[in-house]
Amino acid sequence: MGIIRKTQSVEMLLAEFQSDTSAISVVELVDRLGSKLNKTTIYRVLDRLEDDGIVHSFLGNNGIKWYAKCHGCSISGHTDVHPHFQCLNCGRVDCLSLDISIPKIPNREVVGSQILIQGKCEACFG
Amino acid sequence: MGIIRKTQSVEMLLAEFQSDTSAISVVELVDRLGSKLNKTTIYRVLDRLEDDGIVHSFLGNNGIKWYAKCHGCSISGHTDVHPHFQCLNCGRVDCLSLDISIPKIPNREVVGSQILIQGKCEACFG
DNA sequence: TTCTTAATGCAACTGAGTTGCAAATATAAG
DNA sequence: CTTATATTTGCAACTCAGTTGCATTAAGAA
Repeated sequence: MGIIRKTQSVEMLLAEFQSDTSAISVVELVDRLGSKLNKTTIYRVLDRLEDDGIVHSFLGNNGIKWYAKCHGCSISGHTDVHPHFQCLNCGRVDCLSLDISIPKIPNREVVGSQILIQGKCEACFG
Repeated sequence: MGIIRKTQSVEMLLAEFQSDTSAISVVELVDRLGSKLNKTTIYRVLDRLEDDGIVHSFLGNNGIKWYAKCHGCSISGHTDVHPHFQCLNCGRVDCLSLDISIPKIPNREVVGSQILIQGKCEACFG
């Protein structure tokens, strides 16, 4: 379905992704915007933003949902697929513009993949 | 810490992994054994089995925890790391003995990775 | 067999994510 | 600008995986 109306909720959520280059967990978003926006609204707007190819979601270390801006995706499909990196020290999550190829697997059809790399981020590594 | 005592709960859980070559979700295990074992016990025994390198855990499509037998791991560490495959049709999850190499990433230290490949399994593909 | 400590059951809780419905609001039509 | 309509929001209550504290049970060593 996707975004149909440019509401204040949509603007506020988009603003978060504008100012933040890393991925943001839903928990964090509820924490940041929870006083202004209802939790349910946050979940629903994110759903619509994802349907529209504006953000993409994935699961972090503990199964919590994270969102990050898309680059080059549209309502017709998410073409910007890539691995994500979660820092085990500070928890930060980033998108990696890295191409990890999944080999063909006999007798199975590969449709997609979720790759989460864990370690120390740029800030915690130095 | 790991397993110290060979209790009935441990035996029952091990039996499930003996007869099942694929991975098993905690939800499924609670479903199978919930009438004989308390849910809390199931979670705790699985924790200990994992500490001992007998099973390993990972997250499936929806953030639910899955467990599968280890091959060659011990209490000193999980050496048997590999990608997992979840069938989007039937939900089945398998371990893949496949080596997907994660490249070095500048300014970051890579410690581990979680790779979940999605598609159609052997049974659903044919 | 007894004793100690680990393991279990239970009940209540936590926290992410969802649902149904009434009220609010964006947008198109007049 | 005003009205009509369908989308969006807030709220409250719920679902469900996973956890916690504590009293009870049962391994297994002495």
